[in-house]
Amino acid sequence: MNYNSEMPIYLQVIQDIKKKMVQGKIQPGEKLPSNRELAVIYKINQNTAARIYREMEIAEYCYTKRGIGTFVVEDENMFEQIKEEMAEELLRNFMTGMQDLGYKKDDIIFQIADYKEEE
Amino acid sequence: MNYNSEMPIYLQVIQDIKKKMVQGKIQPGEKLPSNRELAVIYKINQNTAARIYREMEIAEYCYTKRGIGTFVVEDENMFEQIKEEMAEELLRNFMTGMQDLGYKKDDIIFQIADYKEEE
Amino acid sequence: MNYNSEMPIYLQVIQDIKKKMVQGKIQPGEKLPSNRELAVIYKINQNTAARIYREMEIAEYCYTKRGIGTFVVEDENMFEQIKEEMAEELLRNFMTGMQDLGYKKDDIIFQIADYKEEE
Amino acid sequence: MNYNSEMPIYLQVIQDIKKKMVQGKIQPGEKLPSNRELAVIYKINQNTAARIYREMEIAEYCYTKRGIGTFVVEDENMFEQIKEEMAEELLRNFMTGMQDLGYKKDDIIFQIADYKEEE
DNA sequence: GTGGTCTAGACCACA
DNA sequence: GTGGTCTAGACCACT
Repeated sequence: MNYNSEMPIYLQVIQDIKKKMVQGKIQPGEKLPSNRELAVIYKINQNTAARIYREMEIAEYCYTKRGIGTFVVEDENMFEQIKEEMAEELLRNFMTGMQDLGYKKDDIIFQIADYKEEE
Repeated sequence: MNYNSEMPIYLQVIQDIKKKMVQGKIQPGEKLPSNRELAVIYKINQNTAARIYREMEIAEYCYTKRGIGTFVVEDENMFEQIKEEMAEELLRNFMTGMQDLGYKKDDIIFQIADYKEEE
Repeated sequence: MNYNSEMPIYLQVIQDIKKKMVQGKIQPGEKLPSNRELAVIYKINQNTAARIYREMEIAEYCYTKRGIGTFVVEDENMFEQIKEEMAEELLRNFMTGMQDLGYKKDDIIFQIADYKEEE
Repeated sequence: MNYNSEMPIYLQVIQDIKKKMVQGKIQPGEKLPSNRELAVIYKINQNTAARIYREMEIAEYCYTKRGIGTFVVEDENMFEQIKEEMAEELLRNFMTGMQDLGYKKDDIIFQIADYKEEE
C-alpha cells in the first residue's frame, strides 16, 4: 500500500479496510488481525494500528474483546450502509466538482461512458 | 468557505481560485487581491495567503510584479488546460473509487442520471 | 496530582479538568493550556496530553483550532449538565453500593450527617 | 454480571464476592466454588478465577486446603469488618466527590432523601 | 498472545 | 508558537 502524504496514514488504512468490507474480502463478525499483525501488514507502527481500531470502534465498525482480539461488527446491514455512504460521498464530491467546473450532467455521463480503465 | 480539516487550507483555497478561473469569475491577466485582501476574504492568516500565491506562481498560474501586485497568467489556453486537468482528476478518482466498491459503469451512469443537486 | 493506578492517567486528567469546569476554575469559551503546557502541568507526556483533548473533543467538551489552540465549549448549559452527570454517577454508585451492603436510606443519611471532612 | 471496562475483571469479581459475604449470601466457613466453577459462574477465564482466590487469600478472606477446595474464613468479625470498610470507602469517595463538585452536606442529604432506586 | 496505555523524541502543516 | 501524526520501545492486565 502506498500512502498519500495529504491524508493521515491511519485514515487511509481505515478507508482500505472499509473497502475490503464492502468488497466482501472481510466478512461480518470476522476476527480482524491483531494490532501487531496489522502493523506488519500495513507497515505501520503498532500504536498507529491500535489507533485505527480505536477509531473504527468509535464509528462502530468493529468491537474489541480485551485479551482476545478485535472483531468486525456482525450487522450485515452495516456493510451495505458503508458501501452506500462511501458511494454517496464519491458521487457528491465528483458531481459538485464537475458542476463547479461548468460541466452539465450530459457532458459528465458522456465522459464516463468514454472512460477506459487504466491497466 | 468551509474548510475541510483533512486537506491543508492553502490547498483548498488554491482549488477554489482555480475553480473561479475555470468558471470565468477570474479573467486571464486580471490582478488578484493582495496578500492582505486574500487573507481577509478567505479568513486565513496572511502567511497562508502568501504561501498560496507562492505555490500558484510555481505552478505558473500567476506571476508577481514587485510593488504592484499578483496577476493571473494571460494565456487563455492555460485556463482550458486547468479545467481539463481538474476534470480528469475528478473523473479518475471517482471511477476508481466506485469500481473499488463494486459498481459497474452502467450502475454509475444510472446513479448520475438520478443525481439531484442539493439546495 | 497523584495518579491512581487502576484508572488510565488520561481519564483521571479528564475527570480533573471536568471538575475544574464545574468548580468555575475553567470558564466557558476559555483557551485551555496547549498540549505542551498540559503535559508539563500534569507531568505527563505530550502524546497523552493530545489524547486527552482528542477525547474531550469527541465528548464535545472542547473544540480545536489548528495552529491556535484548544478551547472550552462556549455553551454554559454544558457545564451544569456535566455537574449533574458527575453528581448523578457518584450518587448512583454510592447508593447501590451501600444498599448492596445492606444499609437503608436512613442509615445512610445518618452516616452522612455524621461525616467529618478530613483535614 | 456486567463488567465495567475500566476496572480489572478480577477486582470486580472480588468486590462482588465480598458483597455476597456481607449480604449473608455466603456464610463464614462455607466452601467456595472451585476455580472451574467460578470461571463458569462469572464467565471468566480459569486463570482469572485462580487469581481471584489468590488475592482473596492474601487479604485473608479465605484459605485453601489443597485437593479439597477454598473456604471462607470462619471469623464472623471479619464479615462485619469488611462491611464497615466497604461502607467507609464508599462514603469517603462519595463525599469528597460531591464536595469537589460544590455540593454541601445539606444538598447531599436532600438528594439522597430524594433518591429512588432503579428498577 | 491480545488490547491498552505511556513515554521519548521527531517531523509536519498552520498561524 | 499551535495541534496532528508517526515511530520505537516499553510495561500492564487479561485470556
